[in-house]
Amino acid sequence: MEKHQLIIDATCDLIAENGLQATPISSVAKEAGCGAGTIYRYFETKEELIEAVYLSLMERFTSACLENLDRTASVREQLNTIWLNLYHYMREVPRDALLLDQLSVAPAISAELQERGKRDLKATIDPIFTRGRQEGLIKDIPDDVLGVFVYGGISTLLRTDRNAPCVVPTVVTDDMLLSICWGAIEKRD
Amino acid sequence: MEKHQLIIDATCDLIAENGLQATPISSVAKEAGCGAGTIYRYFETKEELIEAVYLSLMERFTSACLENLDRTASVREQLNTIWLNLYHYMREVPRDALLLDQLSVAPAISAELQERGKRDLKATIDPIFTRGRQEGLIKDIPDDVLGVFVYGGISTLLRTDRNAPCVVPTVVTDDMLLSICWGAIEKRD
DNA sequence: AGGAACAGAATGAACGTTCATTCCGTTTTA
DNA sequence: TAAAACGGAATGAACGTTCATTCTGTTCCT
Repeated sequence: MEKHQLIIDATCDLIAENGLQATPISSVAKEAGCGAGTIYRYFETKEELIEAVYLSLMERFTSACLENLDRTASVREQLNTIWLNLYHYMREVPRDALLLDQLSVAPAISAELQERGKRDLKATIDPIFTRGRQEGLIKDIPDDVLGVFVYGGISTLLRTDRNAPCVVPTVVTDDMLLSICWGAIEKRD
Repeated sequence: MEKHQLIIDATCDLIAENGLQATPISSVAKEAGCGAGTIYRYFETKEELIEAVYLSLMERFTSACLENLDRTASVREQLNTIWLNLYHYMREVPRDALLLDQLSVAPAISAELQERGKRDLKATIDPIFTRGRQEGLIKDIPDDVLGVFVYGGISTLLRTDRNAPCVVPTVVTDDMLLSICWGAIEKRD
């Protein structure tokens, strides 16, 4: 594998396991099986490495959420697919969920970078919301608000469960989750 | 004011503004108007200071959420009060919202400390949920799941808005917020 | 005077980064 | 073809900086 990617992967693993502050370059080098200096052949600074890690994370995240998305299906089916993809991905790949928690408060991740990381996902989801609004399915509240609320609910749910494992993994079925998510955004008649 | 509290306050301000990693003891000392050594008269280590900061934050947070709570009112009214208190507090005191973001991924904050920080709030909210469930108002999904989902939605909404101010402050009315929150947990007939 | 509280300089460990050197595959030369 | 020369990737010890913590002399209070 490319050394460039090898270094990114090692950094992902270490940050997810130990946190950003407990991940010095020296340990990344050891995990990646190279010398510390080598890392600086691929990334000018540690900050730049962290940025690359973030973008690689958001790529995986985005493609996981959009997996098997049928863009000709109904709004309801499309959102179901995306939300369940999100839920399953964060449950099955806790490494990436932990990584996201760490990086979203890292000073190396600027607002612009965050925007770049989310762009592709937003570009797909926004039109679905817009259509749902037109079809009278969704509350008269901005898409961003509803989308972010649901995302925040799901991710916080899983984060809480990681910190104090108890309820979620066995108890919350896919149907329950969707009922919560839809309840939040659905227009009541 | 007590020097002890002065140091905690200074630390709150600096972590909220600059992040935990960019808040050395030396800057806390300067902000608190004392020498670095003095801080160690009150806190054995920096970690212990961070823990004290976290507990003071959760105290403010808890009492803000429970402000004006009428424990004889209906389930709906009580949850409305709590959720709006939460929403308004995080909007009006972004310092504490930022602080919470920083500390919730800090290695100094153990799972046990987190539990302690949330205990009082949970002790009040759980019975309300239980009653709501008995009254058939709330979905047959564990209280924790619903409560955390709503909390995560609100806090993520406001975090997103802080990063890229756009929609929330002017557009999301109290009524809208409650409609989203209740939709998420409410049992449909 | 005596002891507690305080300030800030001193200390040593840990970190990001640099750089002189080594290593290794390719090209050139004879 | 064999050996010499080359180039750049890789290395890890060393450097300078930053930080948490400790130490030491001073101030304040009683």
